Amino acid sequence: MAALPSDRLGFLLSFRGELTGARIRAALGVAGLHPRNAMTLMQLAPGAMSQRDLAAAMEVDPSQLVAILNELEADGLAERRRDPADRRRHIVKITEAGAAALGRVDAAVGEAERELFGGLTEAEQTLLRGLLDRVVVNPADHECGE
Amino acid sequence: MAALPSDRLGFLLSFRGELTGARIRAALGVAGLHPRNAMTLMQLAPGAMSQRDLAAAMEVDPSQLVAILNELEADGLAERRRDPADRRRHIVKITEAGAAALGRVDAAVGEAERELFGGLTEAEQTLLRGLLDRVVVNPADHECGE
DNA sequence: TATTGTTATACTCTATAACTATA
DNA sequence: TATAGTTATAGAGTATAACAATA
Repeated sequence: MAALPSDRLGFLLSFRGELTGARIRAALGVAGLHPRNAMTLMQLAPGAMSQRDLAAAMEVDPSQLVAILNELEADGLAERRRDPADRRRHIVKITEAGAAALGRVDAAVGEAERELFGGLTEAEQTLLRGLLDRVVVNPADHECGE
Repeated sequence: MAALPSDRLGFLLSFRGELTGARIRAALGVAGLHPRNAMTLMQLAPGAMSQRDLAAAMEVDPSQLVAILNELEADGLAERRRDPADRRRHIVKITEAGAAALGRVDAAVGEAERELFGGLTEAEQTLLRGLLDRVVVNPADHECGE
């Protein structure tokens, strides 16, 4: 379902968000990476962390993260090593090659944003950011029927 | 992946759009309908049309629409009848029960929008709509490699 | 031969629970 | 007994191609 069925603001935001996400994912894949793998590199960029904390930060199930890290490690973009202090834990760290790939990804995302928001002035982009920040305060309430 | 990995505007729009979509889908399901079935009723509300045209309007594959219409028809919310002028065609029409269900759906979506955008003034909502309308002009270019 | 709707198939994504090794 | 990571399984969603009826 890709066509707007009404002129409601909620639909407009949802559909434009979807299109924007598609464009961003295309940019994330520029280095030959699966978009979610590129997202994982982004999360790892500030510093190493345990696999569990990484899953929490990304809000994905730990079991999903396993496949992502297997691929990143096979490509030499990230590495897992046992935490000597607690040998159950894996410390996940981005590699130099991973940082280089992330640099290319970041450039592609920047280019995508210039395309997406190039029609807006800097002031308008700031305005849009401010308005979006004030939308959707408690989204999860209706997912699980709280 | 539900957590923002950067403060980029593209990510913000994509993620807020995702959350908004989730809230809207919850509202669409209020009448016991699958969200995409409710969307289909919305498309049918203005008037009957052929199954092919309906698929085109919704931008879904005709084969996906089959299952949707089977369910809507089983629930008595829409009906298919052969086009006498071209017996290959099905004319799809919303029923009275379908229109009633759609009324409940519409009320729920309105309530969802009041929650989502209640923090914004009417003027701000209009502003947001205007800004969103000027984003993402040619989204498909990067999906299929044009 | 082309078109409309349908069916069948396969592939991705996601959610869940069971399993191991360590604590 | 609880926790970190892993594996296996099943479900939803989607994309594609083959098919029957009609033009």
